[in-house]
Amino acid sequence: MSSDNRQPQEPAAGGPEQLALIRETVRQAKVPKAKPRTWRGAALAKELPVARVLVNKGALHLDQYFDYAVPEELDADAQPGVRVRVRFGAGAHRVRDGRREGGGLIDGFLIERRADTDYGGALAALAYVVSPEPVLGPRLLTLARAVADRYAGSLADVLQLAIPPRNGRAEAKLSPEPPAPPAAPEAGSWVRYGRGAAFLEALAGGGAPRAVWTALPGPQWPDELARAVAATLASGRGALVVVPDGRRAARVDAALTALLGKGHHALLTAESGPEKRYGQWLAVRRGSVRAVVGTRAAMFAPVADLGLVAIWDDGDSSHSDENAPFPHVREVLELRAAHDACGFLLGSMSCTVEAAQLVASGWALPLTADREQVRAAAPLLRTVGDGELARDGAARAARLPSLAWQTVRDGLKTGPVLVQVPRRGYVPRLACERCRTPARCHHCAGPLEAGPERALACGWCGLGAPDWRCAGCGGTRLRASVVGARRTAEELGRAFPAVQVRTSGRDHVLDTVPGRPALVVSTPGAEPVAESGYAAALLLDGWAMLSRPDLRAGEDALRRWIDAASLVRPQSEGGTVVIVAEPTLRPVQALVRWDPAGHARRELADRAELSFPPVSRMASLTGRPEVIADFLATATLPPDAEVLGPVPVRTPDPRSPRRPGDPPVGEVWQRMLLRVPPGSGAALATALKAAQATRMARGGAEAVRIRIDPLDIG
DNA sequence: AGCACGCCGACT
DNA sequence: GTCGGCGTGCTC
Repeated sequence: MSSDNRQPQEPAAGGPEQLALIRETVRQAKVPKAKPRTWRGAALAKELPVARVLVNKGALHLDQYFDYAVPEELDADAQPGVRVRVRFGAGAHRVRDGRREGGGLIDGFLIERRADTDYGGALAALAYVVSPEPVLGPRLLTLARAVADRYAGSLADVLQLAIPPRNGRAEAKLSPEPPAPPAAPEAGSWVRYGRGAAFLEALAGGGAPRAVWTALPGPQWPDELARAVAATLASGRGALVVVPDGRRAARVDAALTALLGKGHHALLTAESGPEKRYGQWLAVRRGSVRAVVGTRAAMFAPVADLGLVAIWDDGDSSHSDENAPFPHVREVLELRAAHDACGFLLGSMSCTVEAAQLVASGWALPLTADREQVRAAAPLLRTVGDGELARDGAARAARLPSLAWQTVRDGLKTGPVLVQVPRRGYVPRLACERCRTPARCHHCAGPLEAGPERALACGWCGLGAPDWRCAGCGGTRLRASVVGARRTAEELGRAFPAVQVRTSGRDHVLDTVPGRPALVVSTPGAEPVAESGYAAALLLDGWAMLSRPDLRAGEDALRRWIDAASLVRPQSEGGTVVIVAEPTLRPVQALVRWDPAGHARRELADRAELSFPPVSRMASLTGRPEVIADFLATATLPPDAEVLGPVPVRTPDPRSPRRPGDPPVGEVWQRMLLRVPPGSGAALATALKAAQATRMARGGAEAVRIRIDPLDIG
């Protein structure tokens, strides 16, 4: 007897109620014990005749499994982890000519085989097993579920990111036997870091050390990463390295090949085609390749017996996936390190606030070099402030200070000179005209923006700020304009007519430049590596870099400066970097002292004080105003959740490429931020997921775009 | 999302 | 009586 009577108890007086009662009785009569029955009683597998299936269907179901019967002929192939196709949909029950009709065939993953079902109806049978390859192993399933929970997304969405599309030809190829583990490598240039050699030894000895590694400037980092991988392989375990882009993946790939030869590792990047990519992925899953180097999709790579997960340059925005539920490589690798009890290495020339937090909480140890090593590896750094520029009459006319001219002229005598100019579209946000402190809301500390009719308002909570006064110096005037840096660079080229000028940017990225004198003008992140290093670098328009509409503006600017300056020869070889920015600003000082970790520590302290991420956790909800309102009405948020906004979403620039999640052109959407204190992040994600599930189950409802840890929070 | 079911009004 | 509109809810 089922007690699953969800009808409210009403007197069965009229016709409709009577009918309902009859229906209810009929339903109860054909409801069931937990023995699987199928239509037409086809022959079923003798053992474990039920298959629990994750059906690949949109956000409709959030992590709900469906039970199917396993026909006898599929018994052998229908193993946990395989891809299956099943009939799903209202029509699946209709029987015509003795065959089930309707309900389209859709993809799914077989999660587990069971003896019985808790579904109170007759089971449909699996339509067929797509291939016997068990692509979804138990570890990957656990990881995907943890990521879905952490990001308030569906398991199906995560699996879409984690498992590449099938390719029959790649699957048919046999994967080779794995090579024997290599010998533990020498420490190499790891000896420059206090605990570097010990870290490698721990990996080689089967340990699981966790470290935040602040790399010294120079070209050694790919080799150092390769040695960490080799040490892990030597312990008989596998290793995974995730880098932001194909260029850097190629560098680590080359370093690994130089150290171990081919055969120990696979390169997993979007650049290789689908067949090759799936082939590589399969070789990893089948255990014939024990080490993986790749870009962000590789964060889920099913490396067998993981001993180390590593991420390079975690501040690069490529590490944040652009598809729902928007997982970040650093967070996913943290989850893997915790689940698999393996080593963790976060390396960067710079240091994010999140990395500093891993150290501050004691979860990871810092892996840093002492000041002497830093001085030996870093170039000479000099600053030119805006004020100085203003006093320097000749410089003002040319929009470049004389120190910069001098540095370029000297550098060109011995090698190439790098000129870093901000990318177009760096819209600076409002800041104090006098001291450049970003203008923030007094209520929630969100960034102030000039709204319609130039009225000052908060970009997070929408509160007006007519009486704004700088928190730093008491100033009342705001500034939001920059000098045209690109034009300045062009002028530089004209000033040195004998020298070749090369550019590297978004659409045309140079990988390397030769060691002879040349001016190399590049946007941040696109700087080519110079053979034997740049003689000098000019970092222009620091003000624009620091005024980006982003909480991470300071950290980001410092990262891009450090990345560029890392390509310059050490001071002992004459390497010089000139940055045009106010020398009193914190990121500028951190650059001059070459202390990215210290900068991140101070930022972390500030964020804690202001309840900013990552010390608090935030989520952003985006959607049509009605949808947002409905979502809020449905959700039961944790009691300590703070609701900021909603505010209208800025209509995306029609010239900029459309991204998934952008509102349709011409529609006004809203964005709302939710903030919870540390420790309530999981509760917030759970609440958001539950609310979304409830709304979707109600039917017809439109999904709200949920983004945990949004990157662009002003 | 499909797709069927059910309830209600307009027709032969 | 019976056809067909679309509002609601389920899909193993």
